[in-house]
Amino acid sequence: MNRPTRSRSAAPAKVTLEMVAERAGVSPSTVSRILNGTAVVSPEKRTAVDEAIATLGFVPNPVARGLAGGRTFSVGVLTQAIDSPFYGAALRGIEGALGAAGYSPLFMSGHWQADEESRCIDVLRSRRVDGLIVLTGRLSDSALRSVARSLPVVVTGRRLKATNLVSLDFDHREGARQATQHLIELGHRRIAFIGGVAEHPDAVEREQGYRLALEAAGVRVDPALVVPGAFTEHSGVLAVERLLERRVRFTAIFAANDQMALGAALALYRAGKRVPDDVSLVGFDDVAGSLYAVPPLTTVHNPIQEIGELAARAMLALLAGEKARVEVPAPRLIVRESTRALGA
Amino acid sequence: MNRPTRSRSAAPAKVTLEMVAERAGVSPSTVSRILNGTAVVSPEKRTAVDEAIATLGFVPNPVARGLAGGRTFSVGVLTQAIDSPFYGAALRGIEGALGAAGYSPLFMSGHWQADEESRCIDVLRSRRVDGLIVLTGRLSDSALRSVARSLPVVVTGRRLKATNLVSLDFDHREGARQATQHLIELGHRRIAFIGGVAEHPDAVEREQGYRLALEAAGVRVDPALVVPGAFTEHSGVLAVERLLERRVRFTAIFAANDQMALGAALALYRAGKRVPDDVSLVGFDDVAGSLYAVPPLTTVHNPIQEIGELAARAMLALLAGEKARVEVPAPRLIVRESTRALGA
DNA sequence: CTGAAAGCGCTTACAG
DNA sequence: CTGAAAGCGCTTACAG
Repeated sequence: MNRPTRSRSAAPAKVTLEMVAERAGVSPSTVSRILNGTAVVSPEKRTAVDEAIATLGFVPNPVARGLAGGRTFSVGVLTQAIDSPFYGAALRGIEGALGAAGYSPLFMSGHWQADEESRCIDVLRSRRVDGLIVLTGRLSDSALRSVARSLPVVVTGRRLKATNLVSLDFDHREGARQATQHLIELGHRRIAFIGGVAEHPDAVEREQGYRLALEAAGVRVDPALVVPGAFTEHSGVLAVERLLERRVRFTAIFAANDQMALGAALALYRAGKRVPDDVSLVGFDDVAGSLYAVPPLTTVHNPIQEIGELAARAMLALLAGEKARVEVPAPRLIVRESTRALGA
Repeated sequence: MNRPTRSRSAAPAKVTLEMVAERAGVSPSTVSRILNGTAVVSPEKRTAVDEAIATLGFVPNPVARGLAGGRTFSVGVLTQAIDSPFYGAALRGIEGALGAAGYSPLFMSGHWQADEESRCIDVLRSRRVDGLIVLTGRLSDSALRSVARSLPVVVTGRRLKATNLVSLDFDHREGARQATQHLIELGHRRIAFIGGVAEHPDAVEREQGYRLALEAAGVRVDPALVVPGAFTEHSGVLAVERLLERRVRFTAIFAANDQMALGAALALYRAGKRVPDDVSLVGFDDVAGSLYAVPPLTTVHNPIQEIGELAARAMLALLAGEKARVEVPAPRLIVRESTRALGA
């Protein structure tokens, strides 16, 4: 063991609740109650305690609070990849909202694997987080419901009803419908679709939106135009290469996310096809890089940072025992420079 | 207070160290010592305890460990922006290395402001983290030294000697020198430089590298070619616009980071200048998006995920009371498609 | 090598 | 409205 030598010269001597109590001439219980707003306290004692806290510079020890009170003022956040341009924005929203309320997020990455996600939840639980925010992921609905039996849960990316659980669902289908319709309105009929990870609910809904828009416009869905992807830039490159190899004719591409759209743009560039002159391109999510792509990418805005904030606020509400009602913003298309009217 | 109703139907009943002790027929002290490897224990007791732990499914409560032992098995990570494409990779490296050792990272974003960074450190400290990893930032060396007097510190982006502190410094100057020299070797002489945040050490070093390479080649540094930036895509756009407005002649641009290079690429595109046909472009960092830019960006690889891992390992070493010796990889240029020989 | 005991810094029934 | 006391689940000197 490395002995904690504690040359307390720099760090402030730890001041405890007991010291505050003594200085204020009250019992520790009273100080605790004032801190937690747990009971009504006479004004005199309250000011005495407030003053003692201020002059002593007392900061409650969350570790002790956690042990004694069963609340750690931390909430677990199960993300899929902490370094994702997409989830990053959500984490930022969560960090801000939670921090403002004195809660700390504990981030873990599940890497899109249900078993890893379960392990993360175990760790988070052993850390005694007060609640759990799950950013999409592959866990089953019932697994989530079961977690919610012992821990408040907020989950994004699905519609799920359960006690002690709030779900925030963004309308991916509608977003994808808008994206596809935009291309149709520009005169495109041969619109390729690059799909996302097959089992992923977002991917499924986005493909539905694509089909919906085509059908509504009376355009037959040509299976040859639908190619699989994996939500990565590289998979976007491969998808376009496949389309090109097969000599499928298309004048536009709708990719199920921006990362794949960016990959598609590169593959088109390599093939000597210009965006939007030869091929119009639409993505989904509106990640930070899309605005600075060459050309700037037309895409569906996914308010992921806001969703992170909403998720955090919903969690705070659950923890306060309030009913959390959340309204997720509707998707909207951002038309930039990667799309153009056919033949224009 | 929201009463913890504890319908423990789903969650496993909490099993404590005491229960393990009882089942194994030893004292809690012994169980604790086995868990921590704190003392030599007879083989029989050890197996008895191991078995009890296994059958009971005991998981030590880190909160209690934190209170009693003064160690929380968590380390604070002061990043500047959790949603940064750049820091994201470092966080991933940290998460992996720490997690493998049973430690949890506590991430906070300082947003490039010394006062916010200080506040983050206060919060992290109040959370009783066992150590602190600081990813660059604006804190003064002495502030960091002072923190290190009471908490092990690992800091990236500077060279700093102090007890209880390890610094990992990447050679930005050399990287920038290589980038600039690459352009020189391609025949470029009129090489613009887009700088980073002025007070930022990385920015300073990268500019030094630029100047060094030019001087070594006997090329005069034309002040008109050096424009300020702020490490954001938008600032890259502005920088090129400024260059263009001033009618400064240049055949290549070296941007102090990839994000600015990407912004520069967009501004050039808007101005009808093609990369690399009309202007060669080099960035710095090799963030994920650079590989999929159109055209793929030539840049200096910054092994930021690896640096995150190294930082975490150094922290683990400090916590174990070992001497941490770390070797940061040298920078290396990645030539892609945004640079071309002058006149070719 | 191993226990009994005290203690980490709070919270919370339990009694006034 | 407010205290005294027990307890949260561990660790760690202190004694064998």
